[in-house]
Amino acid sequence: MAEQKQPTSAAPDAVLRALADPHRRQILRLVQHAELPAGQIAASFTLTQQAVSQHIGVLKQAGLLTERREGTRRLYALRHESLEPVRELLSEFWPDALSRLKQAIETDHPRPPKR
Amino acid sequence: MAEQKQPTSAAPDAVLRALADPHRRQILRLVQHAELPAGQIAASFTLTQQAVSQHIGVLKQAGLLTERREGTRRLYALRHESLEPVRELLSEFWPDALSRLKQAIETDHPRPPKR
DNA sequence: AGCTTGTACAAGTTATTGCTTGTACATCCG
DNA sequence: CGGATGTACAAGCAATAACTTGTACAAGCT
Repeated sequence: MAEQKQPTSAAPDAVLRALADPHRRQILRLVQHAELPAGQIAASFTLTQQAVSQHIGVLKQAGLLTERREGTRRLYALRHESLEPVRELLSEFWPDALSRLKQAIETDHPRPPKR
Repeated sequence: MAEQKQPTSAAPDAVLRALADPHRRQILRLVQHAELPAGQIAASFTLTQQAVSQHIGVLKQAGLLTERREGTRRLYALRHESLEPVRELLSEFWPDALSRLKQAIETDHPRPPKR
């Protein structure tokens, strides 16, 4: 019964804390559709390159980002599955939202018909 | 153009930060279906009453709790609508069917590509 | 009126966060 | 090779968070 090494969706804490910062959410917006090198991400902010690098570190550690090295650059992208804990949280506290989300999201898991 | 007084769903920051704590999530679980007095909430934790009161304060300020006074007690309950910002966040980043479809369409009709 | 109960407010402490500046590396390029 | 570029690591600092203990205060009970 060892823990699975893959950080599939560990503690919601890290994810939620990571998301609770506007800068970091902005980073996620930037990389949600395509990979971007750290420098280009940093260029979007008035923060220093290092500060942005630290934010990236937080996001990465929360499992929200994938990192790929290409030459001297590091390319980051949103790791969508890592939002699973948030979805779970939401569906735990907002059953209405569960229904809504199911309609929108869970196309692959058609629940047994109402009756 | 005054602000609307109702704290419908202010900054996602406060909500997310409030949610990023296990104790506070536990509180929300306790009051998600029925009102509970502060003391009864506090009784569920090893923390001091004051610590729990402070957590309640954070949740309340984030708009996640309603408070109702009854005699000497204060009854709290989850304010479900306040999770709206989280839902928005999720739908912004979650690659649900709709987004995928949209992405696919955009990919098939590429807007100004790389160059 | 006093005692007891339910709860918040206040101040102090320690750990954590978000930032800054400074520096160390790799990798590419001439 | 040596310099420029892209990026992370390191240390320091001020602000904030999560507690603790102590206290105030409003409501109810006898």
